[in-house]
Amino acid sequence: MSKATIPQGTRDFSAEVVRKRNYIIQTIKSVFELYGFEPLETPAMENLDTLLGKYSEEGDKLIFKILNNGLGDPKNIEKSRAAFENVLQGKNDRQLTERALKYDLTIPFARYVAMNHGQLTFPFKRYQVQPVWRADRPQKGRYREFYQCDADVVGSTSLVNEVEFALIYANVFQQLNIDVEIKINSRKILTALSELCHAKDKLTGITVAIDKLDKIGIEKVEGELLQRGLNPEQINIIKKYLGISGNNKEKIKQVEELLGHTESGKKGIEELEFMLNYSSDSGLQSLTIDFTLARGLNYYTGIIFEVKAQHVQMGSIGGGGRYDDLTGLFGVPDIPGVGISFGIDRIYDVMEELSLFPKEVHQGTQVLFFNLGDAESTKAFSLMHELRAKDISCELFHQQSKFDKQFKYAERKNISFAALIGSRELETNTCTVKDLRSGKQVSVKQSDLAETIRKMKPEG
RNA sequence: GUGGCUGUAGCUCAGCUGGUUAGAGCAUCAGAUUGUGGUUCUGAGGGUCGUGGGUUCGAGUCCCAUUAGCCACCCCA
Repeated sequence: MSKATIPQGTRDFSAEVVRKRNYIIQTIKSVFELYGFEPLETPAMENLDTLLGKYSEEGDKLIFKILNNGLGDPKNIEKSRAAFENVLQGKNDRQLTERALKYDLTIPFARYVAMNHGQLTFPFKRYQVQPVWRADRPQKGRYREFYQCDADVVGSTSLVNEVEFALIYANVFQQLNIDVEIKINSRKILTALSELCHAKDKLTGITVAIDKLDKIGIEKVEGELLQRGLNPEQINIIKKYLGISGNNKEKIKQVEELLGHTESGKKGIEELEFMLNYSSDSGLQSLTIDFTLARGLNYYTGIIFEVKAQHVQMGSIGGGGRYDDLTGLFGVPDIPGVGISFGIDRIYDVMEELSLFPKEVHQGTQVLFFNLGDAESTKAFSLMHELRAKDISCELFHQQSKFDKQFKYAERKNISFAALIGSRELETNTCTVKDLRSGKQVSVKQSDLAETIRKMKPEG
């Protein structure tokens, strides 16, 4: 009856897309493992209380809430009605909803750490790749269901962790063949800036405005700062700060002059210098200090990261930073941490745009056996058994058809080889193997089939 | 949550200031071709023009409502 549809902002992923996405995800996961991180998965849904109030007022509105069951049960109906009245007034009511789809991976992780801090070995290093849901209105590159890909270390204040994350970024993007710039800054520098302006209370506002710089330009940032209650004198200081340029060394020198005399300024500079020293010792070249980097989220307290792809017009494809207190909201204080995130959808788009996916990524079945009759298929069946035992994926065309059809099927499934066993081959115990990309074909003994295919296999 | 744009064949889209039977390319199917695909040629099928209402002698075309998608803002990945 009704037309088949999927919910707004969600997507089906076809075979080719899944394979390409898996290629990205596998690369990232293997690098995480290489650096000693362990996987964690948490449920699709959390208790609503776990999520509410953890983001922002806006964030709360964007949480997908799950309706309780049994609301229409006669013995509940009065309560349900009362609860609904509450909801209409913008409140939440446990009677109506007490569970919600997770909104990000960080808060569920914090909940997990708070629940299990007695059992965990600290520093605890975990990575997590799972879908999250937001009731946002979808638009370009923005979905209601999307994957986040996070790694965090909690229970350690050592800056070595930050260096490791920079190395992880470099390692992953090098493997994916994406040219990137890894930008760093310290929130302590931004704190120092707000102190210098005598506007410590406006730190968040300053951060949010600066964060928009590369998107809206300096004039509009000024406008926003003005709107957020800063006077021209203060804005001047900020403009001076944003004007800092040169290479890493020159930038540090300039920022030192501007706010090296403040306590947090000094600390921030130390953090950045530590990272530069350590990472150059590890052979990492692409780290760039960017004082205009701010990051929207205001729980960051130390080093912050952002990764930008070169040669394409695209927002950041990764970001993260240090936070002081992950689990305090769940009653377990003093667990600091640092984490990063990969934007899988954007990485996918970048790789698609620059044609960076290896050709062999989209390959399922390697060999298609043509169906040329019953006796022929029976032979094909026993050969398939042998190939599969040797880890060569293969399938038999489902019915006897014209060559045309069978070839087209193979072509569409991106199958590399056609194996033909017809009456001639049956008599001579041979098999005709055709490489569908080059068009070359050979006749081989059936017993040599697996070996032949392995040799003809172009890559890997 | 606020604003803008768009809904015509499976897909991408034409369709003029309203006018007879709504088109093209690609895809599909059949044939040229009963052991050789990706090229070519011939033919065929496929549409209550998103849905509901209105204006009109007449609506794919104009108006209103509704719904879905896209894009932008807010915010964010």
